Amino acid sequence: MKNVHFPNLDLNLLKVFEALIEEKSVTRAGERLGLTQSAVSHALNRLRVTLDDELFVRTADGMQPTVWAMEAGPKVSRALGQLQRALAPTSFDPAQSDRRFALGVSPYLSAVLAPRLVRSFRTLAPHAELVLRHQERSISEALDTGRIDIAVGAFGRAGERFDRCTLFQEQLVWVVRDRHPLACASLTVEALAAQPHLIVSVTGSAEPSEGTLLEQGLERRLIWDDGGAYRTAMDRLGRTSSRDMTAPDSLTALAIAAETDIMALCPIRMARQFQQAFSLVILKAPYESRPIEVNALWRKDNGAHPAIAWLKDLLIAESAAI
Amino acid sequence: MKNVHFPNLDLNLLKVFEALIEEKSVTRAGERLGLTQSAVSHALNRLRVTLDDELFVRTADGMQPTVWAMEAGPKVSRALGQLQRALAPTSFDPAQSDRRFALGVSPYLSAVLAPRLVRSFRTLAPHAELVLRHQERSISEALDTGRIDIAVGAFGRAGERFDRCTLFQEQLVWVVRDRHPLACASLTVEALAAQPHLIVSVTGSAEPSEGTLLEQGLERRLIWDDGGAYRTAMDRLGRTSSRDMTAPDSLTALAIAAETDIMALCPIRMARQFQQAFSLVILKAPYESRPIEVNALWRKDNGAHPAIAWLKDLLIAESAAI
DNA sequence: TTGGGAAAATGCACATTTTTCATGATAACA
DNA sequence: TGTTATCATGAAAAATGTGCATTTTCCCAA
Repeated sequence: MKNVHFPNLDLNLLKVFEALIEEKSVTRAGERLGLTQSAVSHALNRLRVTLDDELFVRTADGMQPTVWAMEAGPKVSRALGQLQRALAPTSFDPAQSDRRFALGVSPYLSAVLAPRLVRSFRTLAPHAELVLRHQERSISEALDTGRIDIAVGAFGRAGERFDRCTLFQEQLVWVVRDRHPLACASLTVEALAAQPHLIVSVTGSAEPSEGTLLEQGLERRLIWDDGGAYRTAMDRLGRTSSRDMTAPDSLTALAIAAETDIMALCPIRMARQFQQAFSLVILKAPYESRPIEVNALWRKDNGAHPAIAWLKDLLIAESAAI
Repeated sequence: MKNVHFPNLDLNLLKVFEALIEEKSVTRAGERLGLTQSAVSHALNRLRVTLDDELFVRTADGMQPTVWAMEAGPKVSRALGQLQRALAPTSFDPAQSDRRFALGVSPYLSAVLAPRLVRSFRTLAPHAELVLRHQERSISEALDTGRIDIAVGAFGRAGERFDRCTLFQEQLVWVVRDRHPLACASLTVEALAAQPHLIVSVTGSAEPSEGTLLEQGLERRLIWDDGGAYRTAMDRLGRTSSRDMTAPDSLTALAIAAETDIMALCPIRMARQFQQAFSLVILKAPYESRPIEVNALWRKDNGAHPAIAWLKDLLIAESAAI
């Protein structure tokens, strides 16, 4: 019994062991397990060899366990139970759970969505923890490694192993400070083209490189995937560069717009959120801008997990109210 | 993953699971386990089916565990470790152990042996418990069921499944009170035959029925197995009954001898122990009395158990000093 | 001591499961 | 778009578990 690295040790063998301890009879243990006396005897023999102990000896009344077996019995039962529980279907009760949930969101989304979300979350799952993460270098990796459970944003196509659902639609609007020359009139494409533009981009590049969008954070995609409307409009007017500066996030963009005559392109809910604080004017885009679709994204294989499913549903519910 | 009553769930499968969690690679897990990549893949597949979860998905860097797998991982490891420990070779440290040891002894032996034994026991194993039991209806059953770990006494032949060792030799002597007519002279067979005798017998019967001696306690055997010397001596003088009364244990016998002119047959160490207290005189038997052999008896299959072995060795050591 | 009976062990054939080998599929990356 | 590394898959082979029939063992009673 020196180094039982229990190779070849079947769980079934241990169940036989358990049954034997309780029944004190090879035959009855067999009946209980739905096996032949022979099968149990063979099994017992295998146990004896691997554990290097007689385990049970024949006596007047039944197979009496060895001291070793008697001592190991309860321990084995306990370990088996623990294993059972470890492998049991995960049940999830938000009210009880102390799980840590991690959500990947852009600063824009944490501003727009987080307040409502956090309130519900804390009410429904008071002992659980909600972590919001920005700026993951790679969303897919963050999801893969479990650093985040769900990513929220406007994603391009993601790998096959991800699943998604739509949370809400988001319109891109132009924002100017209230003293801005264009603040009063409604916006025309020409007027827009004549002004300096501020675009939000995490990387600083304005080139949307398809296929790796997912890797580069959420902001960028948000800005650019208005169906190409902005770019098309600018192209048509012969504007060489489509923007004059970039900001790393929408909040910064709004703050800059508040202090300069630069126009910022920004999700409408974000603009509304800070309109008052920054004294901003919201201008509808003078071109056909397709609304952005904000998605929740998660690993397909985790979708069935009750905790993840719950969080996803919470996201959907809260997004509906935004 | 509804009702994983884990049938057909091999421990090896769980080891594969563990390895996968740590290696995040089917190939490397295989190497670690000494299996083919293919074997591990098949195993993983089996796991997936039985646990009804993807468990691991291919990603850029390795097989990333599912949330479920990630949560189950540590639990499974812990349970596996517990199992490992439950099945690990029993190590026994008397200084640490809080085990309960049970010894089957006769009243005589507990008077003679227990004092020394208990002292050593408490010194060496201060947290362990020593239980001394008398009067087991069946020694073999007590050993079989683990009610006692070791029986001490003078046993006839015991079942094949028992092992034994000699602890010490014991002479039977006659005891009389100091006012007794025979107190001063040395004993002759004739003088002995003329006096009333007191014999110790648990059952009250003086017939030693071979083969079931073990079942009937220890005292009886102690008395009668002086090689038949007493009986032979009496027979030779034509004494019809070999004794005039019986007592259930040696201590009672000595107490009676102290108050009457009845002579008691008793192990010499017992006699010495109470000689002073009861004002007794010890008389050597006037016939060739073979010394009784006091044995320790235990279940053969428990002999290897370190705790039992320790207790046995302790018994031997203490007996040597008696 | 002997024999009867109950229960466990054993040998062997068969069924099932696991592993391997060879190959096919897939995803990441240049 | 091919290349590479890695995982999945299918079929055959190896190992392992099970059941049947039989033997052995042990208890118990005469």
